[in-house]
Order: sequence, then structure tokens, then C-alpha cells
Amino acid sequence: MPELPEVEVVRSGLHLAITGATITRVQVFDDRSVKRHESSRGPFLDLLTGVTVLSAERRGKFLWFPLSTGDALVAHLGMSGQLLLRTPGGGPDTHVRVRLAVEHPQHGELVVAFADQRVFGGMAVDTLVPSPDGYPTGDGTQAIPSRVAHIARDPLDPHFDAGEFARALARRNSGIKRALLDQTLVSGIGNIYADEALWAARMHYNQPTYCLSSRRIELVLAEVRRTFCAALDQGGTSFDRQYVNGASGYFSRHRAVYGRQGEPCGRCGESIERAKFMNRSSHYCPQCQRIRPVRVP
DNA sequence: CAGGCTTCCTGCGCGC
DNA sequence: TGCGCGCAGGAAGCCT
Repeated sequence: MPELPEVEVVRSGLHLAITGATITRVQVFDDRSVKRHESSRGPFLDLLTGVTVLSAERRGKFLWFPLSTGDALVAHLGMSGQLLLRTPGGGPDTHVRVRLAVEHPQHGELVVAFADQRVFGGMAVDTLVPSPDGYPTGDGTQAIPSRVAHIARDPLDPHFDAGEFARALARRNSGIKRALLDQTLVSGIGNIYADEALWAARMHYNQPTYCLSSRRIELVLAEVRRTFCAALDQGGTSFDRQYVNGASGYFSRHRAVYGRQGEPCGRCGESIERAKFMNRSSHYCPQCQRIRPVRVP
């Protein structure tokens, strides 16, 4: 399940490989993987064929590729999506839904295969609109795909507004994990990293946000950043592995709570619990992560 | 406005 | 051995 670190590894690899490449052929093997494409603008294939890729950008878990036409190719990996970089004829990949053949002036012919077992992800061609906060996006322009414009910046983004995040938490009557997973407040965090960061911050997943001090909010953001950076450091030096296996190897070794229900907490030895929350599961230590009472003003 | 619930989807692991 | 069920999860849209 790709979250920010996994998506960033994919972005940086593709940025190096296909910036400046021209799309020569597009094949859609499964229409379900072309999601939320504005068909009134024209067929997906026609909007891409013969077009040059200008860069690879990311906001939260969304990827996009600004194009020479002024549009952008948007991709979301969903639960099981991968963007596999291949040479022509290479790799007997399974679950390939969309295939882009590109020609790069230096790297020659390459293939970008969108593989997605569970079909939660998808691709679309989208128009670029001005970034709502007016600050530059990854490519130095203020342009962002219209379908991505509502997504907040991630906590590693230099223009992430921590003050606005704290004000939003103070306004709403909500649990901290719900807020961390709300991509319009802060982006890039999924179920695994949320559980890990909350454990590190000793915070209960259902801690009401309005009674968190700005110091406590800063603390949980710092733990999110630390978790992201640790995964990014592990992530992706291997050019091959990052595309063959889109899943992060990081948490197969470094998980503190996710998937470890019944095992002892690494801090206090209490048994890790798993609870249903928001139609998914939350893993936490009932000893270290307790709901703190509402502060009396 | 916020939050709860549903839909999309497939492979795997469990119990019988 | 095989079947059927539940589970896993990100995002969006509907409903309350």
C-alpha cells in the first residue's frame, strides 16, 4: 500500500528516466484503470500519443506528469498500483492495465507499465490549474492538476502550513487519526504510517483534536516526518527493486505496531491491540497511547 | 460542516 | 481438498 515514501521513490525514478521523453504508443488493457478522465477533452489515447513528458511531480499520494500540450497525465497508485519502468520486451509483468511506450533522446526506448492488481488506482489526462495557495508546486510553476488541487501539501513540503493544520484541528470535533488520514488537511499519510507515527508520539488514534496543544500537534507531525524520512532513506537506492516491488520493504522490518497485535510494545511490553476505526484497523499500545482529557481553558 | 457509511476490486488466509 | 467468507485499504460521493 503505497504512501508518501513509496510514491516519492516512484516519482524520483521516473523523473530521471522519462523527463524529455516523447510518448510513442499508449495501450489501455483495462478501461477501469482510466479513472475520472474528462472524456469531453478527447480520448485518453489521443491526448497522450506524440506528446512529450516535461517532468514527474507529486502531491501527497498523487503523481502527475506535465505534458508539452499544457495538460498533465495524473496517476494514483491506490492500494496495489505500480509504475514499472521497463525496456521494450522486458519483464513478464502481471496485472498491467496501461502501457506507455516512450522514446527518450538519451535513454532510447522505454516502457512505463501501470500495473494494478486491485484496480483501486488509475490514470487520467487532466488540465492544469493554479495552485490554490499560490506557492510553487514541484516543478517550480504554480500549476497543479484540477483533480489534485484540493489535496493539502505533505509535512515534508517546505510550503506545508503547519499553523493552518493546527487551526483546522482546533476547529473540528474529530479524532487525530481521522485528521491525519484526511488528505485535504495534510497529505501522504495512510493507515500504516498513521499508526506508526501515533505510537511514536504516544497518542491515541481517537484523541480529540480540539484539545491538543500546538506543541502536541507539532510533536505528532514531527513523528510523521521522522517516519517518512526513515522510509525514504531505506527506500530507493536500488533502481530495479523500486519498480519491481512497489511495496516498501521498510515496514516489513521496522513496524512498531502495524500488524503486530498481540505482540509486546517495544516501549512498555504491554500487548499491542488492534481496534476497528473508520472501517479499517488501528494498531496501538493501550498503555502508552491513552486519550488525554479535554483541557479546561 | 462533519462524519459515517458505501462503492470500487482482487488475492489471500482462515474455518469448516 | 475445496469452498465460501471476511479482510485489506485510498478516495470520493452520498446521506444524515
